[in-house]
Amino acid sequence: MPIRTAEASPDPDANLLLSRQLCFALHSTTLALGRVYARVLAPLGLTYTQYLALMVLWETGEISVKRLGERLLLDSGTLTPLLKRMEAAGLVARQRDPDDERRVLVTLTQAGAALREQARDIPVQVARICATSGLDLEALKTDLEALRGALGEPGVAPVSTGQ
Amino acid sequence: MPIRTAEASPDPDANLLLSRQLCFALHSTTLALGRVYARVLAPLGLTYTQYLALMVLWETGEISVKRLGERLLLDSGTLTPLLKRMEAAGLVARQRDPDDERRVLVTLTQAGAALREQARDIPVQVARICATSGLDLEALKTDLEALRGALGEPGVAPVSTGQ
DNA sequence: AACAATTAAATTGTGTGCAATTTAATTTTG
DNA sequence: CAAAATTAAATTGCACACAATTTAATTGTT
Repeated sequence: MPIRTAEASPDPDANLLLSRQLCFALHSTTLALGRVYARVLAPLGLTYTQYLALMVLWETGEISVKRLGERLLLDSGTLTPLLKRMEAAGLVARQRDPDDERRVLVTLTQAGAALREQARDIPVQVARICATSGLDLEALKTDLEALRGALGEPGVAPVSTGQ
Repeated sequence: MPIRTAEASPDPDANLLLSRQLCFALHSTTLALGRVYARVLAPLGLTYTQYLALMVLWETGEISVKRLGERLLLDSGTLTPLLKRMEAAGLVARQRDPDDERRVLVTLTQAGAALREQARDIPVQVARICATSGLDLEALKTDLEALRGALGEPGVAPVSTGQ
């Protein structure tokens, strides 16, 4: 049963052309979007990942490092230093959960909560730039989420194809 | 003129929900694909970015750091240490261009060229996993390239909206 | 020819991202 | 209840990614 996809071709060498790689389109587009966010977030003193973490905190108030990682699909090796920097910047507080001393609860400070006002129009700013592509961005988001599901979560192999 | 996109909503707070962000779908999908590549490339001793660089070299033979950066949309701050690691691993050679001593030319070693054989089925392996999403991957790639175009290249502001 | 401007890499410093390991707390089991 | 297993963070070590700066070579301009 032949495989027909974006990355399969009768010519075996053609599969290794950079221009044929979905992975490169995805990778380079993410880097390009990261640069756009870096510009937009610079006035707020935030990095892109810090902004993602703040979005979760604005939504939930208090959250453990573990659950934050589940939301952002990141592990403690990434989050611990990130949160320490945000704590040093006065945006969040970190404290052990009295009910379970293994957990660390992250909460917003006044300054962290206040940043929400300044961030309110960032999605629109970025959406305006993305909109110049003329794409259906909602559909693109849905497709990316479907692909992400096929690729599997952190630490989990996506599919056992048997071979 | 109202803006109608994936990230605009009548409720200003809804725009800041993580689940509504195209950026997060893109970011997290890229990380997920990176983890898949890390598994597939581990037997070859390659990282994902090293694999991208090798694809360009397999295609072009010899290339300057500058042109490699144009192909991969990366700058020398990323490429110089990457290429040094690849040189230390015996995959590439780096030498000043005699015609223009500013340039550094990167070429494949025997070992680097030979890796192409082992890499030949990687696109198919990855495509097989991506195909379980049921998406039209070719169309997705085209859409991502269009979005990347709207976002602009490294060092270049994407659009001047005037305001 | 001399000097300014430009170009190509390299360097510096910061911030992710992740595998692997470690530490401490909690839960499960024998 | 005590030992084993599990869980949550933190830590360690490595590899990007990028802005900003520096260095050296080339091009251009008068």
